[in-house]
Amino acid sequence: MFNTTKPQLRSLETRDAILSTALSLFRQDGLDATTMRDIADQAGVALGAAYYYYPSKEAILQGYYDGVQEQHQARVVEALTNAKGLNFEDRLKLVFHAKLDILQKDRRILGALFRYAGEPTHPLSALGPATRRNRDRAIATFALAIQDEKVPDDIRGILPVALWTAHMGMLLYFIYDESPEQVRTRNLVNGAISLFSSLLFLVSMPLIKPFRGQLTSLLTEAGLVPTLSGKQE
Amino acid sequence: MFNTTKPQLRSLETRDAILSTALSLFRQDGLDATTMRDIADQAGVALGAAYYYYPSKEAILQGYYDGVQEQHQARVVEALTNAKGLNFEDRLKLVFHAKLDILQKDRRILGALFRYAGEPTHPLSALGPATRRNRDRAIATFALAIQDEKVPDDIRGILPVALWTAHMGMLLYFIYDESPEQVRTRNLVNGAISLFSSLLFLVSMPLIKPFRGQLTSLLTEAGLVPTLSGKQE
DNA sequence: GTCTATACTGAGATAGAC
DNA sequence: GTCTATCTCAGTATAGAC
Repeated sequence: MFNTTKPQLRSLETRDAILSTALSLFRQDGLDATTMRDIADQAGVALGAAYYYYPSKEAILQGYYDGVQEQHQARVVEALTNAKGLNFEDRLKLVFHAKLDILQKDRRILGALFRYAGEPTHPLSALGPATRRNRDRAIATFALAIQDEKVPDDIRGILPVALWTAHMGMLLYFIYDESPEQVRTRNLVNGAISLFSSLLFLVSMPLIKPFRGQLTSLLTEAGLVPTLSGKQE
Repeated sequence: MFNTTKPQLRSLETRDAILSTALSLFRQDGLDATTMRDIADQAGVALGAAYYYYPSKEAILQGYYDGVQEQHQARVVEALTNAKGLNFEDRLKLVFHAKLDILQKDRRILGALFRYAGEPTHPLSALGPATRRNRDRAIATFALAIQDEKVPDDIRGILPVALWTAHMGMLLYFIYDESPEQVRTRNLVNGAISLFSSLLFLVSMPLIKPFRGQLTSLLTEAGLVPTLSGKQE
């Protein structure tokens, strides 16, 4: 109980050396081709030291994942406050492109993260309960882009999750995109957001309005969208 | 060139024993918990024999994947010819539910297949070039459901891929769905298809029509949809 | 061509000394 | 906090029986 030891400077350095060495090896050789021994060697520590800081290779990946999330939110907050005058469309583009900017050099690592998407119980499953915190944060980041926009309440409840889902799709496309600097992804994002923005007027039309109830109840019953009073799933 | 040896009966039996043993172990213990040694033991053959037929555990998975595809197509073809009078909505539901029926007991195995989705070069990547054949076949199966429907040509070119994509999303939801017999997935599918069907009239409206060009060119430029003359990607 | 038996390699992870 | 030694086990390689 009296162990108030704060992390030592030395130790933080080691930790960081291991993480950054690992990431640079992942980028260079891929996740699987990089062994914990490689990481330890390159970082100048023994294998045991690497495991002291990161109990597994996946834990290193986890560390990376969290960092990306944090960066994205910070960038979006900053950009949105620095550019108050942006319209809906441009705000959306900003959020999507910010994510791509951060991940531009890490498409291989990103691909490895998708590995756990089909395993609900895995701690790194992008859709599972273990990453709930991170995911909610990401969804909240998308909510930032639309908060000042006047859209009907039922749509407002759906949009952040919908945007997050679209963004996951974008990441998949991005991973497979071999065009120079991944321009194709950039173009797809711009085109999709433009189209989406210009179609958004539809939801307020008398012709469409009746269908909105169906959509929201469908998504709510599926647990895909948060209810006003509680948690989903 | 004169090696016309046809596969021996005995050998086919062994091959099949290994596959079915493997699948039953996968279902029971999960993919990772099942080792090639387990499979060989349970099938009553030596480790080397298992590797003789299936060069890796992934190859077994591949075999399963192909089989599912084949079953789905067969069921859909049969059901559609046996029930000529079905309307658009019911035809769609049939195709989606047929897939779920086949996979009902194999959600864990299915999850494992998603593992390679983020690795474009992997032979089992569901979105990669190596599985192109299988994917095209799956998309063609969806095209069957809409072939007799009168929809505008530009939309007809998009629909099969769009449906296939939606179906991938459904599978993800399915994997995470812990409701009894996965009723939630069934309900979501029904609701989504109903809503979609009743909204389809929109595409022919003068208000919407102008946007169709934008959508098709966006998707075509992204390589997400086949062009009339050649291959995408 | 089909299969057994056995030994080897390499990598993730851990134990315990310092 | 860090290192060395060691464990485990999947996957590979191979030699040879039939």
